[in-house]
Amino acid sequence: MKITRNTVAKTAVLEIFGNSTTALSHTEIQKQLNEVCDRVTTYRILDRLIQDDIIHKIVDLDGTVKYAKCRHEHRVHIHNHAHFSCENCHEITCLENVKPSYLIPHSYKVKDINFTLSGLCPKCSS
Amino acid sequence: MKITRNTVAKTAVLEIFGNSTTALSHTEIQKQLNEVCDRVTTYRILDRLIQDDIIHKIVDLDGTVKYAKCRHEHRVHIHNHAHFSCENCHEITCLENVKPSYLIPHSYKVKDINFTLSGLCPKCSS
DNA sequence: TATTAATTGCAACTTTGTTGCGTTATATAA
DNA sequence: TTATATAACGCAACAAAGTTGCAATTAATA
Ligand SMILES: [Zn+2]
Ligand SMILES: [Zn+2]
Ligand SMILES: [Zn+2]
Ligand SMILES: [Zn+2]
Repeated sequence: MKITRNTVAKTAVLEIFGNSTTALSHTEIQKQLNEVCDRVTTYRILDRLIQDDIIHKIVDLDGTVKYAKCRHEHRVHIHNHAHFSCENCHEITCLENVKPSYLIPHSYKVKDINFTLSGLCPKCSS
Repeated sequence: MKITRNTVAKTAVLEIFGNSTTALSHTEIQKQLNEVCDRVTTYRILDRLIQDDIIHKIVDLDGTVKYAKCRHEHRVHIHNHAHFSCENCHEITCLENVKPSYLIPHSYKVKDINFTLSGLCPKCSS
């Protein structure tokens, strides 16, 4: 594996994630970066952060791609957690503790699950 | 609502869905159509078929958009069913009978669920 | 401070999907 | 069968999202 370096742009991206409680799209990040770097660079930084397990990629119900910080609680990286997509504010939040149970024919070999709930988030339903 | 007409292109698209057991992307459908109509027309036909509840749209884990026939079994249209995405052959199949159960904080108002399992399909795991 | 490779900017390109508009074809009624 | 209204179509143009190649820059470390 390549050694990843700490650059001005990468630090700026990490700070943006640090200030956000919801998932962010490339476009949203790019706007917040405010000319710090080229959009291609932002794509590459996001790729590196995913490889380093610092963020994860989420595909929203409408196909929109977003990114969110990974939480490595209890020294265990929780993969495959559920997400909530608000139909009103369009924010995506990680639901680290929601784990669906299900039954599927044995002929399918399940390796990964993707569970996204949609509706109104706490902020929008009150 | 508008009245939808039966056209040559629409009939061709329906036949393609009739011959497929898995979900199809716009590009795959367009190839199979073999010059029957313009790609814009195919997009519009797919939109109409969705509005008429004849097909449904599926967003794969990687963001790829596909379409699959709706099965109206028992006179009831099963919405929100699960899907299986094969990491090997990249086929998406509807899992009409897989229904996840889960627990989520009451502060979220869930209206819709999206459940996609991935791994190896029966064909690819044998 | 010098070196090496990771990172960046920029231009160009691809893929996917949308929109406007003049033309064509379908369904229905005379 | 023919006339008519409008759904559907083709085409060109556009937009958003993401990728690639390459030369220039910069971070890490020796
Ligand atoms: Zn909301
Ligand atoms: Zn998450
Ligand atoms: Zn398969
Ligand atoms: Zn389905």
